[in-house]
Amino acid sequence: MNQDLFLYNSIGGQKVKFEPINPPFVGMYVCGPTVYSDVHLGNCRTFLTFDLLYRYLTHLGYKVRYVRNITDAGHLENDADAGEDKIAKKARLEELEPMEIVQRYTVGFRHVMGLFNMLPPSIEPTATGHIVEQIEMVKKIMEKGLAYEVNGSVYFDVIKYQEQFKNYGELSGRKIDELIAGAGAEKRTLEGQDEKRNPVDFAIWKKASPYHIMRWVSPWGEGFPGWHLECSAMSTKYLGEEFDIHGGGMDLKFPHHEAEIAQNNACCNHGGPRIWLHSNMLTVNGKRMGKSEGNAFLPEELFAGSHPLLTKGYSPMTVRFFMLQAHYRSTLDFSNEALHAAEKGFKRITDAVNLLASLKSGVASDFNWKQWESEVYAAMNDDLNSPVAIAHLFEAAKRINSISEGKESVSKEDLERIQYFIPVFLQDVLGIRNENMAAGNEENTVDGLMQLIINLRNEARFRKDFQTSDIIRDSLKEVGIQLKDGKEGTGWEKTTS
RNA sequence: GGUGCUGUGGCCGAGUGGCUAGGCUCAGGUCUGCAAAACCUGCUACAGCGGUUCGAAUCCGCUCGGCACCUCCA
Repeated sequence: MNQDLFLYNSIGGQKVKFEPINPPFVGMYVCGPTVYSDVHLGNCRTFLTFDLLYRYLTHLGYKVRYVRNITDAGHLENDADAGEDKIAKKARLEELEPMEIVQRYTVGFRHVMGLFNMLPPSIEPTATGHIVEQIEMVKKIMEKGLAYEVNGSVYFDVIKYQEQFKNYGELSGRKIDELIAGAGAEKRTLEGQDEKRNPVDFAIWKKASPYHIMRWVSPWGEGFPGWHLECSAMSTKYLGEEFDIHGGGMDLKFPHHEAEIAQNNACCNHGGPRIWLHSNMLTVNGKRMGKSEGNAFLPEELFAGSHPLLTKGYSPMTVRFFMLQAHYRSTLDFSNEALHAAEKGFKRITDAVNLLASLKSGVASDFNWKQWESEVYAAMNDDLNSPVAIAHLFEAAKRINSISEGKESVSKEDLERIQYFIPVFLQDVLGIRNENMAAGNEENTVDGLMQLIINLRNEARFRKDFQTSDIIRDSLKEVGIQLKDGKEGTGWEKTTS
């Protein structure tokens, strides 16, 4: 924790020093998935951003309570007849219980998170599990006179809120007047629009139409919670009225997060988090990857290489590494070439790390490893600049290779330090797992077999029977094993493609 | 139309006033029976035009692109 971490706060638009409200405890809330369809890679990028932050904070010694919700009471479909709930709609189409839909995609979501080596949050609350809390919040907001009921629905009174708090639009840089002016023309007519006192008002409780499957009893009749309410209710419940960090995708800034702030203020006189973090979009050919764009990659398609835009598959850790090579606030463009470059680079680093254990120390270091380490931290402390941190890892890889070849020397002290630090940083902070680690016993068997084959080939080479040695080498290559002849003998590895 | 972000070498992608990341690709080399791998070396870019400055990719202005949000979306 002796590191000064700076994070870019979306409110205020500048990097601020991170100082928890109650150190060493940190409360972090992240908007999770809506479980009515498969997570795609764009979603994964956002969760990766906050996985990195969670890991880094933990690494620094903070005790983090990481809350990431599961939205299982789907948001309203904007174009559905009469505003249907997404999950309910999907359930109706597939003739399933809504909770079957929710279960299927929740399981899928967690599976994918696991493949990417994302740590599970401390709490993963569901919207449907917190209807009571949401109803309570609606009540409180109504008591403050900042919401009104019409025909069994409750709307948040944005105009009235603004008179009191004067901060609506602060996060997203929006002005209410403009929102009102823009809300009329060329907008789709949302269901219930005519019930609102003002077009900028939003529902915090919605009356369920007769065919709406997901519904709960409330003081205003049977209905379901509004689009933005769950995050306000659950963050308040688990992290308090004021907490440290709230994260989510850039696309949620408005209206979702703006509404969240307003609800929190209206209910509890506090806007919730101190710092808002927003991660940028993953793009494909410059266009945002999204469900509605039809260009979303499923993680499985990526791993298998079955997507039309891909020439081959890439492993989860390659993809993770690829994503970490871009800063979280920049858009990241997804392409074969970029992935391929990341795969090569990733291998370069892991190869060097695998050499660490076998390095021999010398009298003194030819390189300032202490400073190097502090530069890695400096990068991370600068708003989680993982690309720069990784650039430093490449520098380290270069040095490690030199040391390994005897061209450079490292002191005992430095060597012990990096033998500890580099794997820890890679695994604990960046969350990069060694994919080549097969199951223990099998690994030994394979190693033994490989050693046998290598010895046979080297005997052939010694006899200058290159025909035989090349057959061995080429046949191995066909089954995905690459031999590596070096000064100190022959090694091998599985090829990536 | 409004708001915001952005335009970096063949590709990806850092960098915010001078010390000008990093990876991939490509070329040359070392090593090797030959390859592969590894290593070394090389490739010096910041959309255009103008301005500020001793000095700008970095600040300002204009022009031209691109993107995002304004509507469910991470």
